[in-house]
Amino acid sequence: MLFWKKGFSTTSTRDLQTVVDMRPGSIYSAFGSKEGLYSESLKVYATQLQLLLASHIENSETVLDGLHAFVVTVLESAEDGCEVCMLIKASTEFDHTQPKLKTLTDDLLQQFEHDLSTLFDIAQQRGELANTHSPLEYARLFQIQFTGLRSYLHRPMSKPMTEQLIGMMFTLIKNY
Amino acid sequence: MLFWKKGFSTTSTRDLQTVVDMRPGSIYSAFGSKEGLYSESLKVYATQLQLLLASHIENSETVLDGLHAFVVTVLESAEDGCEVCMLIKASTEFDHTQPKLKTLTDDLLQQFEHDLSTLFDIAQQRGELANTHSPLEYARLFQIQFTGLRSYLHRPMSKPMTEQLIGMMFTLIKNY
DNA sequence: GTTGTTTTTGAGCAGTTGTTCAAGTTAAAA
DNA sequence: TTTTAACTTGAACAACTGCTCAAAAACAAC
Repeated sequence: MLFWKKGFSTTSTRDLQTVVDMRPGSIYSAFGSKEGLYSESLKVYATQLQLLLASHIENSETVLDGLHAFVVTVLESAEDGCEVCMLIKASTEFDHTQPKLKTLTDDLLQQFEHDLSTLFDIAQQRGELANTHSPLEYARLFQIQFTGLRSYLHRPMSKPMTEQLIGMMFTLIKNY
Repeated sequence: MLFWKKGFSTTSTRDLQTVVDMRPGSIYSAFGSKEGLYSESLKVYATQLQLLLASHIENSETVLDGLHAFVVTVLESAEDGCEVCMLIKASTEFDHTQPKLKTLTDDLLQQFEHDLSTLFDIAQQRGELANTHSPLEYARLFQIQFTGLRSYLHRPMSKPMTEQLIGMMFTLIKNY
């Protein structure tokens, strides 16, 4: 999606018109505003991320394997301009001057953190992970690693390091 | 700086005029273009970050203490909208369609990574850190933690966790 | 086939964008 | 004081922004 690549305010309605193949009137009767269209995109993005994670968890023996596979998939399928999570991009773009979009972004991020927390809770119950820290703390650790990693892989010539850095990420989590 | 808060393309030249108190003609004769003014800002930012790091290293017993103090200072002095590093923001904003700014950003990030690498080399020589990984790998680890952490602290209600998360970051580095 | 309803179209508006440039101001040299 | 060079000003431009709305097209019910 174009909003993912370029963000909200640097994407023009003209660009959107061509990419969704609709004329202004249709867009505005369907979404109300550029903001409405963006909101919908962001929600769809968050849902798909959630589903992708869930499917990887289901198809894996352990929770940690599922998370690992999820991270690999996300990083490998990163198209140009979409290396960074759309939610993270959104959270750096919006402040109190755009309260609707800021609140929505914060809510979706919170939701994702909650999902992660649930997963780490299960992982602990299954004995995959130590009980030294709470599931929420593991969720925070995961997000910080994931965000930092994706940002780092945005640099030129960094692609070949992907595998090694993912390995590092999960070593850190397991030893935490 | 305004460019730090809002980024390059969402900052208008009118806003810049008021903030630097110059009229268009003066700005364009001094910097050539909006791009030129941004380039200069980014270079100044990178230099100041470099100096801040160097001063914290000098005033600390160990390299790791210096890095710790540096991180604390940066995170505590983060004004509204400036929670994320300007270099990181820049690296997510520019792509091959803005080659000048992209190249500049990549170069400055590379420079910072090199400085970090040098510091971790010294830390290893002093026996502060294990030799299990190369200085460059430690530098990468540091950047990923730092970037992820700053992004996470952008969320609402996260400020009280700052200290704990910095602690986590340096525990991870020391155990790596 | 005719009527009524919904959807789509694209020209156009009012405001903003980055940038230019002739005219005006200031400062230095002679 | 006069001449020359350098800098500053702000009006103006062309392109672009998010968005509206009357007219046209498509669809539905009878």
